[in-house]
Amino acid sequence: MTAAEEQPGSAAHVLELVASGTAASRADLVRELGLAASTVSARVQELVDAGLLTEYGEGASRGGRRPRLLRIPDSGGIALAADLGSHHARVGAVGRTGATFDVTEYSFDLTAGPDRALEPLVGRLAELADRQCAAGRTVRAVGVGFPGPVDTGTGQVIAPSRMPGWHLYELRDRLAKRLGLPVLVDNDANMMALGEHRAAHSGLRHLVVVKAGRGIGSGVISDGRLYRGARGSAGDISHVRVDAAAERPCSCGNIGCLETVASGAAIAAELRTLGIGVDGSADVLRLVTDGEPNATTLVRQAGRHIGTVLSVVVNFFNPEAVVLAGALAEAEPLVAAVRGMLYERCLPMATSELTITAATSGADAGLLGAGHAALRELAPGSRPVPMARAAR
Amino acid sequence: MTAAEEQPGSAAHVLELVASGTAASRADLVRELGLAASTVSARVQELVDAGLLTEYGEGASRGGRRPRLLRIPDSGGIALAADLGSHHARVGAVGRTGATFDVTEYSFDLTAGPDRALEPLVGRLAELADRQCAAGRTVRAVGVGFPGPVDTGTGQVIAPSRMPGWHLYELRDRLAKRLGLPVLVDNDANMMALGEHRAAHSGLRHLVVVKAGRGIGSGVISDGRLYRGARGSAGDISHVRVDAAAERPCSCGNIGCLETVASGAAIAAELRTLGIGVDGSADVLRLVTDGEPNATTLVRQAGRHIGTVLSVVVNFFNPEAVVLAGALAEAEPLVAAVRGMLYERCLPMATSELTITAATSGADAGLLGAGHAALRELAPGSRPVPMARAAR
DNA sequence: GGACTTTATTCGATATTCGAACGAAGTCCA
DNA sequence: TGGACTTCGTTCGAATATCGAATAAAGTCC
Repeated sequence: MTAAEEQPGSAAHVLELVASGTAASRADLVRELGLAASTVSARVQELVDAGLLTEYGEGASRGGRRPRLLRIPDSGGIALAADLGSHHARVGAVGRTGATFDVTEYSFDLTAGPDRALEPLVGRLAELADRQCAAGRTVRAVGVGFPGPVDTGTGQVIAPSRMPGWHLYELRDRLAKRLGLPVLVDNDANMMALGEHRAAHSGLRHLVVVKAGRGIGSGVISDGRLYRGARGSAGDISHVRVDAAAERPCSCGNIGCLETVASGAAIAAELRTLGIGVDGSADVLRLVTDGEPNATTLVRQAGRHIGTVLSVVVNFFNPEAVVLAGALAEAEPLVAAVRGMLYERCLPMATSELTITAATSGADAGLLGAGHAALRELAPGSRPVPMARAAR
Repeated sequence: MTAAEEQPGSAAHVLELVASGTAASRADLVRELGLAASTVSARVQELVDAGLLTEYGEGASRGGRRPRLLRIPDSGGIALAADLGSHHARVGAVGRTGATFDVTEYSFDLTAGPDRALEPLVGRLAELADRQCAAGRTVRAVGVGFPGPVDTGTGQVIAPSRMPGWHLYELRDRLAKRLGLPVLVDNDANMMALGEHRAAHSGLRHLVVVKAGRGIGSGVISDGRLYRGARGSAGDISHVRVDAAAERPCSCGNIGCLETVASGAAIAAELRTLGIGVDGSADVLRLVTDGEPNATTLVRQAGRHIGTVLSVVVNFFNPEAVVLAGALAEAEPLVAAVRGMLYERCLPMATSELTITAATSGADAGLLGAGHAALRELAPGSRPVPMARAAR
C-alpha cells in the first residue's frame, strides 16, 4: 500500500512514507518496509542526524511501549515553485512537509515568447527567494510547471501550440543560470498529478489527474510514480477527437479536438459570441458560481465531453481515482457531468471502486507538485546524502 | 533499454536479458546490469550450475578475447500452454527459449460452462504432457489464457459476459488439482501481450497489444511489465462507446460498445444478415483473403472503429508500439485501417516514433505468453532457486 | 613481435542486512 | 500491587553481497 516503488528502504522511500503519513514511528516503518528493525533503526538515526527527520514526543501505546513519533522537519530547506499558465502565473514556496508559503498569483504573458516572459518570472522568483531567506528558510531548488510539453531530460520546452518562440527553449538551464539554483521543469499537468498524489492520495498506486483550465491536460501516476510514456507526452487527452467538435480547427493543426469544445478558452470564446464578456477560465468559473445559465450549461457540456474521453481512459487504465484539477474543476456542474459520464459509460469493474473528485489541494496542486518534485530530485538531503543505497 | 525492472541483477533479470537477446555474454551482462564483473561471473556460474543457462562456444572478438556465449538451454523444463477462445482452444508446449512444440487447435465450447468444458481441456493437456514426457522433456507448469477477466490473485474467472456458469470459477485450482502441476491463469489479451513482448519487442518498455478476434481486448506492457490496473481490468477497450454502434445492445449490458461493431462476432453476424454463411472469425479472415468485398469492407470498417478508440489510448498512454494480434489482425485491411486512423488522429509527438504492426508470433502469441509466464512465475529454477536475492 | 583490448576469474576488503538478545516502557488482569 | 505479556527500540556479532584490484586468457593491430 505504499506510494513510491524505489529501492525498498532507500532514504527517499523512508522519507516518502513519513511524509505521506503512512508511517509515523520506527515500528511503522519496519512493518511497511519489511526490513529488520535494526536496519530501520540505523537508517532513521542517519536521517535524523542529517536533519531530514525529527522526533517529536511519543504516540499512543498500543498495549506496550509508546512509539517515538517521526516527522519531516520544516527545516531542511524549501523549494520555490511556479505554476505557469498562458496568461497568469502562480508562485510560492513549498516545504518538505508539503506546507506552502507566500503564494501569489499574478498575470503573466507566456505567449509573448521567452524573451519577454523570462525576466518577469526570474524577478518574481528572486523576490520570493529573498523573502524566504529573510524568514529564515533556506531555498534549495526551483520547480516549474509549464503549460505545454517539456523534455525533462534536457529541460527544454517542446513545440507548444499557441506559444510562438518557445520551441526548444532551454527553460531549465536559463532559469538555473539566472537564479543560481538547481531547477526542475515539467509539464503542468504532471506537476499537478505529483502534487495531488502526495497531498491527498499518496496511498494510491494508479491515478489520473485531469487539469481543466484554459487548456486540458492530464498527469498519470502509475505504480506510484509519474508515468511519462515513450516520448514524454503521456496523459494527453486534449487532442482526442470528439464528435461534438466536428470540424472545428484546433491549435494543434488537427480538427475536432476535445480542447476546442471543452477547454476554458473554448467556453470563454463561446460565451463571448453570446455577448457575455469573459476573459479567462477564472471568469467562467465566477459566472458559474453566480448562476449564469449559459455558462453553467457550457461547463456542464464540457464536463460531458471530458467524461466521454475519460471513459476510454478509465476502461483502459483502470485507475483507483480520477482527480479533477484546474480552475474549471472548482465548478460543481463539471465534476458532476464527468462523474455521470464515467458511471454511465465505463465497465462496472472499472468504476465500482473508482473515486472521482475535485483536487483537494485546489489551486495549489501544481505548486505543491513542482515544489515537491524539485526538493526530491534536486535536494534530496541537506548534505551529500550519506545513505549507501541512494548512490545507486 | 532493458525489459524488466526487477531487482537489478536478480536471477530472473539475468535470464530475461539472455532470453531476450539483449545480452549474450558475461561482458554484455556487466554492461547491461552495471554490476561488478566478479559479481556477474558468480551469478552466471550459479545459473549454469542450476541448469538454467548454458555456454555454447565463443562469439566474435571485438578487438580482444572472444566472449563465451550464453544461452537459455532447451532443457530446464517446459510449460504446457492453452489459449482459450469461446469456441476453440489452442494448446501446446513452450520451452524456456521461447520455442513451441506440438501446437494444436481444436474446437471447444467454453460457453457450455465449466462443468462441460473442464474435462476436455484437462484431457488435451494431459495427452500433451504425456507426449512431451515421451519426447524427453520435463513439464514444469501450465499457463492458461482465458477470454475474460481473471482475478490473478485467486485464479478465479470473474463475471465473463456470454459465458454463464464461469463467474468465480476457480479455474486455476481445479486445473492444478486435476493435472498435478502448478497452474497460472490470466486474461488472454494479457497473455498475448506478454508473448509478443518477449518474442518480438522485448526491448520496448511501453506496449499495447490488441487482440482482435471473436472479441476485442488489449494487454498493456508498462515499464517492461504487464500492467493490470487497480482491479485487474486494465486494457479493456471492448466496451468503449462508439457512435457508429448507436443503440446496439452489448453483452455487457450497456449499449453502443466497440465490440458490437468491430469484433469478429459482430462482423460474422453482419455477414450472415447479408446471406453469407460464416461461423467464427477464422471464416471472416478467409473471406477477406479470398477478396469477398462485403467482408473486406466490414473488416476495414472494424479497423477504423478500433483505430478510433486506440487513438485515445495512444495519446494518453504514449506507447512505443501498438501490436495487433488475434485472427482479424491477419487481415491486412484491418491493420491498414488502424494505422490510418492513428496517424490521422493522434498527436504527431505520439505517433512520430510509434510502431504499428501485426503480431509477429501470429496465432501463437497467446500460447507463448501463457507458457513463458507460467515458467517464470511457477518454475523459475530447476531446483529451489539458489540465488539469495530471489528470496526477497 | 610487442602494445593494447576485451573477456573472465580469483581472492581479500568493505558494506549491508539480518537475527537474537536485551532494555525500556506500558497495558492488562488477578 | 505485582507479575505476565506487548510493543518499541537499540546493541552487537554473524552471515551475505558486492566491489575492486590483481591476474590470466585470448585476440587484434600495426
